[in-house]
Amino acid sequence: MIALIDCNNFYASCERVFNPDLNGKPVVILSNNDGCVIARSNEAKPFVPMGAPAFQYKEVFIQHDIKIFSSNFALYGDMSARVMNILSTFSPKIEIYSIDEAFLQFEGFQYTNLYNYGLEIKQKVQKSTGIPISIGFAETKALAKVANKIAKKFPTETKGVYMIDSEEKRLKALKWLPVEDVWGIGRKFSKKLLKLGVQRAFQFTQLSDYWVKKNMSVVGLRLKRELLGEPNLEMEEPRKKQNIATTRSFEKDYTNIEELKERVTTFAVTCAEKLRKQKSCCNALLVFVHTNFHKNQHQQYFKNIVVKLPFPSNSSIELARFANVGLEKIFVQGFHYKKAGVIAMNFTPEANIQLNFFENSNPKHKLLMAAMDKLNNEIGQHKIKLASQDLDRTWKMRQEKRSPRYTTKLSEVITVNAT
DNA sequence: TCTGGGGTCCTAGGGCGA
DNA sequence: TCTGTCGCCCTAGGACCC
Repeated sequence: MIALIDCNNFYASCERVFNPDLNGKPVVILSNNDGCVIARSNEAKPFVPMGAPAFQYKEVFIQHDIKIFSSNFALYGDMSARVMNILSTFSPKIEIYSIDEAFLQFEGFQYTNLYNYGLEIKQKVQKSTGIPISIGFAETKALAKVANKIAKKFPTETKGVYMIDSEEKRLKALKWLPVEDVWGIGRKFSKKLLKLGVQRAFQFTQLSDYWVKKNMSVVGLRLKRELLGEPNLEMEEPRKKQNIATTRSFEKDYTNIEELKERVTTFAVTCAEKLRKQKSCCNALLVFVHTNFHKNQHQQYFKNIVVKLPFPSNSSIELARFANVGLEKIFVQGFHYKKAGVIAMNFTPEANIQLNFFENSNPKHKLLMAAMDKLNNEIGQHKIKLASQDLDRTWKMRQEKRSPRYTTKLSEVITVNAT
């Protein structure tokens, strides 16, 4: 049996843990720059769609007294780690699928009443972290996802735990689930399927393998088999990332290359730090710039370039240098730039670098970077910077409504007033 | 004024050597 | 020497996830 554990309205629940006044009230969380809505509490869902631009919904927020928060990823990341930590005590095999979801595998649990075990897990997580979760059990990952949806949709009947453990339940679940809600069937495919008259997950499983493979590739075929109850998706071990991206929209349009250079340098430095954390070096960088595609009155420009490095590197200095070489090649004067990014690609393990005959990473950088990382760890993230970065940090992400970092920043720990 | 960010996997198609 | 075919590798683009 596999269980999918999913935190209910995770970001909103994290905010509620430290602010219980929010319980029962509509809450939304905004993306970086307070751009769009990226999470909603159940109470907010009828009024605000996912991804809604915040500025267009100002009236709605006021009208329904919706509480708004800027995203606070330091808090969510830390709360997630706490939840995952507890989950890992219930089964030796855990796959952390995302910030708020994990698969647990239960092998050799045939003498355990898994439904009761699920209730126990739920209670433990709720009590220890304050985060409510839902649990779906089934023989395959895709069916566990379906079971989880049922647990979430019918909390009173299921008590937040549902198990697909018979053919009858499997069929009933699939005949209930709209095809667009199936894990792995996104907007494009569901549109195609609906056109064909396929409305429920069950009908999807009745399509021929030929049709599914032809139209949805082997990914679709694997999904179909999973829904039929045949495991096709293994539990996955944690892997090192294959790409590392740092991209941002800017708070204002940039027209001058110097400003962009500073931002691209900072993005490259962040990528380098992430690379060093997973002990990898990259062999190429992709740099892109983008105008604001919402502003029709301005001429649009989107360009990216892959800069191949002459040697594998994870030095902030070298990555910043190469990223700027790329930027200079794609920058065109006269556009209003709204977004840029740096993506590190083609990794090799740090310990496994083949020396190049002509040019190699500067060996001094390794020591320098280790010192920088150590200092930044001790005195606070991004305190030590390259001179080419904006030392005064004149740019600032709009985060007008961010809650305190209760669990990761000593100066922001919750205070209790005894009166 | 104001519209996110960070990933993965798969396929098609082109270049290239055997 | 020329041409066709096959397989491998790479890349761009499209789909998906949270």
